[in-house]
Amino acid sequence: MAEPAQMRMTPSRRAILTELARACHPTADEIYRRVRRRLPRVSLGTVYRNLEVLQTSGLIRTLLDARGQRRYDARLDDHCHVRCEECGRVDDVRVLSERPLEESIEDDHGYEIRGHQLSFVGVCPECAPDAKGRDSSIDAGRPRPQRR
Amino acid sequence: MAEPAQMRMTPSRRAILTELARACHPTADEIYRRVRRRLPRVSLGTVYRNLEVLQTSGLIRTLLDARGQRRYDARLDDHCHVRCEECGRVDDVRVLSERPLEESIEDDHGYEIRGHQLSFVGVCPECAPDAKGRDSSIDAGRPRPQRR
DNA sequence: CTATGTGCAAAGTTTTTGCAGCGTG
DNA sequence: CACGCTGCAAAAACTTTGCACATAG
Repeated sequence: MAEPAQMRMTPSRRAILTELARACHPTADEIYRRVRRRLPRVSLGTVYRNLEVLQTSGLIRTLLDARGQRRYDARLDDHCHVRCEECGRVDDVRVLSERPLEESIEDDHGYEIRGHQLSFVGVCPECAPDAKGRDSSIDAGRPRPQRR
Repeated sequence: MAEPAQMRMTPSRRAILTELARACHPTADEIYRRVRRRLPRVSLGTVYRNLEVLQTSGLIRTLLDARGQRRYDARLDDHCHVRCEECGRVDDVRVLSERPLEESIEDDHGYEIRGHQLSFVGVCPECAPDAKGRDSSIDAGRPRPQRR
């Protein structure tokens, strides 16, 4: 169940990676539907398992849309997002600006900005002691062991 | 189903608000368990419905922990969070510092910081046209109509 | 060959809803 | 006493898993 020592490049894996690069922050289900157009026998379970492996390997990142649904991102560099509260869509945002950030986002992306959120992700003192050897990944994160 | 014209202050509502102020970013289920200690007949559905009403009324905010689970926040002013990837806990963070942010968070809160995320929340151009008359609320957000 | 990956289907977790009765203002 | 709230139970939405078979390296 832990990440495999060696990751094989299978057809479904490749297809998922491809769609991930093509679509903009797709959900697991969006990837599933797209991948199935070429490989009709792929299952949703496989998509989820692959997304987990890919994230653990540091090849992709997980993020959360405004509703809490997971979305996946092929971009690995640090960058910001705008999340639509109505449809769940997530766009990348340029943070190079001389004007107030909110204002320039409204101009550049047409979003009506209602707020923002800056979160740091890490491990709290109580969970930290046993530095479990992970290190990559950011954002939303790793699969839930069990939801508590 | 839209927000009621008038919000009544019922015992469960009051209890939820109390626990919300007492606990630190509780999940719906945590609130539920706490409220039940005093009002054993309260149902989870009621908790969710109340949290929604309270958020819509601008009395509380919704946020997402590192796993995507919703948590609720009684603080209404803008502030930052640290989210533990292991246990899901969310703490408030002070952003007044002369040192690099990450570093000062590690010192002040004992977290091992693995990354951060800055997201803007709003309404995308495609959903915007019909400004649906909402305006309060920020962060994670409003109830999902249907998840798509 | 063998460890890793897969389809399928069932189960899990969190959140939403319908309904009939209850209670606040 | 009307409209909002509630408990209860069923359903929905998303994600995880067990298992037997398939396959990359």
